[in-house]
Amino acid sequence: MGRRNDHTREEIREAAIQAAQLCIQQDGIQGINARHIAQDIGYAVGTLYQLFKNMDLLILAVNLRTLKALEQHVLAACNSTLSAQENMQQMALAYVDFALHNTPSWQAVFAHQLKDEQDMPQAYQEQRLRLFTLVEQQFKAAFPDMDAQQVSLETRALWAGIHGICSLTLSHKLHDNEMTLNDIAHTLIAHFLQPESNQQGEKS
Amino acid sequence: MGRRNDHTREEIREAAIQAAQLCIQQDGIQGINARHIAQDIGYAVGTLYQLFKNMDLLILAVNLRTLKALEQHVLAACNSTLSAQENMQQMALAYVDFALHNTPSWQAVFAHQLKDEQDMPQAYQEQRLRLFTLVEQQFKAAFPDMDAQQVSLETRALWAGIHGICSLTLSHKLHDNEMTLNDIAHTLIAHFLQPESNQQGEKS
DNA sequence: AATAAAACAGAACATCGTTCATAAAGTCAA
DNA sequence: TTGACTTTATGAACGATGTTCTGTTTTATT
Repeated sequence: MGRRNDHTREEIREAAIQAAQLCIQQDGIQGINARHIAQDIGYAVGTLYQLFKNMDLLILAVNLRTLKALEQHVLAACNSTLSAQENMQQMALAYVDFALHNTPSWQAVFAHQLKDEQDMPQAYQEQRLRLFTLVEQQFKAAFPDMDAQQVSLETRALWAGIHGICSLTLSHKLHDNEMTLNDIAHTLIAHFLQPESNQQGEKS
Repeated sequence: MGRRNDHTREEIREAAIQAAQLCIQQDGIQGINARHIAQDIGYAVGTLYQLFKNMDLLILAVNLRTLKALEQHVLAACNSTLSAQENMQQMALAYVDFALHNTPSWQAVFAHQLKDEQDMPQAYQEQRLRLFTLVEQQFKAAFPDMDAQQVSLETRALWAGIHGICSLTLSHKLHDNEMTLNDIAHTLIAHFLQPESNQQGEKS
């Protein structure tokens, strides 16, 4: 068959991304497969490769959406009536909540690694940075007296810490059932955010 | 060719594991490939499959060694002349050091996930538990007054946190160069181990 | 209508994990 | 030593996968 034109280029691309998204949600990142997705959207494999240079970039497109959804989820946890510290805590817990309720998609974001590091889309890098900056700014607001370098370190330690807890818990590597994910996260957060003693970090 | 018998079953198995280990160290977990390893050890592909049910189990054998090496590295950081808190800190830093200097092997341990979760070798589970228990006991020694449940939470939060910092930093997802991995880890540790104020964790 | 360009299909190729029938070499009793 | 049996090793072959490529059909252009 030749040219059909019953769908826009953009429509097919959209359908492919959604099909891939569904695959990941159901069977994880391993469930994605060019032929399967092509069949799902009613087009041939070759057509898929005119929309995405390779499967990695399709996965990346899905992951970009996951990152955006994650950002929305974290943003929604913020509330201007709360203190910066409380907001910070809510954001961290929102991250945990997202990972817990969108596990395969969330895992895909971090499990997937490109063969060629160079063709990582700009938009993807930016999206990750945007989410992180959001957190960093909230942290800065929570500790206005802390110098920038220290804020940078604290934010990374806390955020990566939360990430690690989700990562190990959800892949069953912390010798624990998933019920305690929240408890562990609370434990970590408590060390960083203490409403009373706003300890200023002195570098060693 | 038929039976050769110039190597023991165990010798070939050993050679395969070492070849796979080298592959991972050089090209990461994606570099492993049945034909390549078979050629490396001078045997055919079929022979490999008489020693390992599948490639996953070969990778697992390599990862088991990595876990053992990691345990040794963490153990070596302990020193009976130091306080439990100092030992705890040294162990965490040893983990970071190991991840930093054995990045591909370390990443392989956590990136790899079995298709069939059921055939995870007992020894592998036990090795992971052994390492974690080591940390937990040291933590308990550092905070003798803390109740068991709290120790459990604190240890998991700290250890998973350290893991997350390594994971994100080494996969370049923290918007930072690797130089600051240690600084970030120190920041996290400082929140858990404060020689002065041994804050007792009250559950909320 | 003729030509060019774009869209699409699906066969084809390379690479991978895995299986399998077969051959060679060893073992051991008669 | 011979012959039957077992063990070990092979590599061709199968199926699944990512990716490429050629050809065909449709649309756009002149």
